[in-house]
Amino acid sequence: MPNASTASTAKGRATQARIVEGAAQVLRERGIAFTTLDDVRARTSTSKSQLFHYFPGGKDELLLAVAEFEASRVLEDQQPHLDRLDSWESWYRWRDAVVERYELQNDQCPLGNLFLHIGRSEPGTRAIVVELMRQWQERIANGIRALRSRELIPASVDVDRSAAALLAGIQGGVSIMMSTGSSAHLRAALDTGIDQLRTATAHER
Amino acid sequence: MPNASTASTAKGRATQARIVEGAAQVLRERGIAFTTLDDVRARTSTSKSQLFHYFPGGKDELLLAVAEFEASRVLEDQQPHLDRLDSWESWYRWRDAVVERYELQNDQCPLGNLFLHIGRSEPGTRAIVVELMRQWQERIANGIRALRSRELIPASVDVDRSAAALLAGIQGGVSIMMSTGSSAHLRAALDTGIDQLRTATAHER
DNA sequence: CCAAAAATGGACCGGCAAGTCCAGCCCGAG
DNA sequence: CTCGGGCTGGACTTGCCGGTCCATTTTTGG
Repeated sequence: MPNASTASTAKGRATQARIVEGAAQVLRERGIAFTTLDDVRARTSTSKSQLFHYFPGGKDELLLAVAEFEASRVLEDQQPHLDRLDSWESWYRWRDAVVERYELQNDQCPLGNLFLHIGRSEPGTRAIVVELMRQWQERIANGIRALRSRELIPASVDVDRSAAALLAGIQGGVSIMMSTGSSAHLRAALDTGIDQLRTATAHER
Repeated sequence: MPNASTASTAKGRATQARIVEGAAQVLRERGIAFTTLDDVRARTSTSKSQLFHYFPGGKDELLLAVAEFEASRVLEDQQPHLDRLDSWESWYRWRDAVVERYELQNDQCPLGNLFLHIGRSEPGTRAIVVELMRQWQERIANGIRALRSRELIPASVDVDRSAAALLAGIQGGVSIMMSTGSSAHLRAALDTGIDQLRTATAHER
């Protein structure tokens, strides 16, 4: 139930999209606390009136739109790996994709920033994050089930708990990376998580 | 090398401490983005001039002091569990302490918020967080070594990687808890982390 | 008890950034 | 062509909040 676009023409919709993407860029670079609507205006070659025309709710509504935008990118960036976790090789490819993704975007989790900043003022943000986590975990769980159905791991593995732990490890690895600049923890979390699945198996490899 | 206190009398130091603690309170309640110096002033029964007297650097310096304050609490709250991780029972007690601690402080990681908000503007914040993470991980690693020296786990366990993964799981569990309000992920991360150590052992229990 | 230094109260300033407003422009429908 | 609705530009207003300043009170050292 995201914003039914405020624009009614193709040109309008293009402008609106440009604003969201540009805002996302600026927010990544400067950080939310230091980003003003004027920065967004400059970056997107728009005017104040356009910002408020397409986002009548002002800054909050714009930030919410950016949050949706960023959330949608998270899982997209892990495709197609995330939906094909059916062999050990595919799991490691996914791990590499995740690590690389977060190493590239310097040292930030735009969505996390947004969430913290808007916080409880905008209930919508929370819903976006919750839904993202749910989907992410679900896909990981599906991957574990795929391993199980191929008998690479025993049926006794607690799928949901393992998926939850793996997801937590990723989140924590990313947030530690934000402060230390090192992806070591993210890597460690992913590697031990996968290792745990592997050693739960009876037959090696 | 934290601020050599700006106060030179006992009364002054008391006021300064009151400001930091009061500020920490307000920040936890309202969130940084919505907290003004006036809120802090009101909460701590001080005047504007006092705030700037004790924190000449203004808001940034105050926030930095609060960050130090919060960081020091993190490990304190896990004592004495964190320094006595030498039996499986003690690990589970620690787990319970961690979960309880974060369940109590409603749904926030004050330090995380601070870090994100001050971000790269104040290099000091990063150092505080990095140091906290280092110490935290070191203590976990010590706990794992204790298990190993008691031969509860085999020598083949990669201590640092396991500690890093566990720490990442905690951080992620907490941050997921902030959005969802549920401690399930934190619990899952801790449980699977400990399980992994246990199943690495040759002899059961 | 008396300076001098520290601590305190609170009025005031100034800038910045969110949000408003309206005039003019583009563009497609008829 | 032309009319109308949406799109665009940007000047302007407004309130908030960080930071300054100085007068006053309290404490301390001798």
